[in-house]
Amino acid sequence: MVMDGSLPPKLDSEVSELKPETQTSKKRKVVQKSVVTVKIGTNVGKQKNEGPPSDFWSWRKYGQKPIKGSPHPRGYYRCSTSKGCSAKKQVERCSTDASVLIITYTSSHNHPGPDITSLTQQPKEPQTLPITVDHPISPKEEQLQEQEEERQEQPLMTTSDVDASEDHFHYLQSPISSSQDLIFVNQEPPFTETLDKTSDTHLGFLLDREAISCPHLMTFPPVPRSEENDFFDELEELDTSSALTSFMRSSFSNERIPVVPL
DNA sequence: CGAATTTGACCAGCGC
DNA sequence: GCGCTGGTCAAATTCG
Repeated sequence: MVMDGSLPPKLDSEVSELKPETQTSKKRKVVQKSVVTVKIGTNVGKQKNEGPPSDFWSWRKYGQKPIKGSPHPRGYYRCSTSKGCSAKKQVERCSTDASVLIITYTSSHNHPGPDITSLTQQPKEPQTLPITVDHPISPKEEQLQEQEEERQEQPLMTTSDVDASEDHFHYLQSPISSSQDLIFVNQEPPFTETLDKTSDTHLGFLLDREAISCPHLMTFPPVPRSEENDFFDELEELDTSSALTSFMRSSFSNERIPVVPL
């Protein structure tokens, strides 16, 4: 394959850089990760749940493994949009709720996304998606968060849940089957306690996000569509102009977007 | 025919 | 030091 050439031994190279304050390890240690929980609705048939088409990037599956404690296997995807891109993502289903997809983004894209970026022209390029996380996530902390979430098994708790965290983003895996299926997305915060103080700074858009986290509002307010979702699924890659734009707006810039509070 | 997906094996970190 | 689990690679298979 070609991967060997791009990524030498492992992700050590990146890790070493991203590694904030770590100390020993190279693998399985500190890597920029962003966990996004996607609640899928009725159509939890078995098509796009595994997630490849969750965003506008092209992902190529390179592995799958059964995970302990989870009845569902975890899929490993690598960004195929660009050859040298080291962006990766893991897609797994919540052990307790099959309708909940847990997508973990690792590393960031080292290339601009598809032309859709120009469509949105967001000041803040979302090319790094959640990975934009500036603060290094402590592996332990993160793990805890992850486990906690699964334990609570209430990923649907949007407003309240959201309120509890500070750094989680909300990503609309828009094209994911049907937007109507998409209930909500939650980002794993590096810390949950410190938020009490640090969140003070983000309090601003934090509130905004609260609104965004509302499942109802998440249904792409800017674009009044219901049946559109149907074929939107098919056009997710073709006719991304309008749909994607709206999606991008609500998902990426959502941090500040005044999500029509109805 | 080419690209993408699937599946099993191998490697390395982490916990006990 | 050993065993377990997660993550990646690579060959084979399937689909477009």
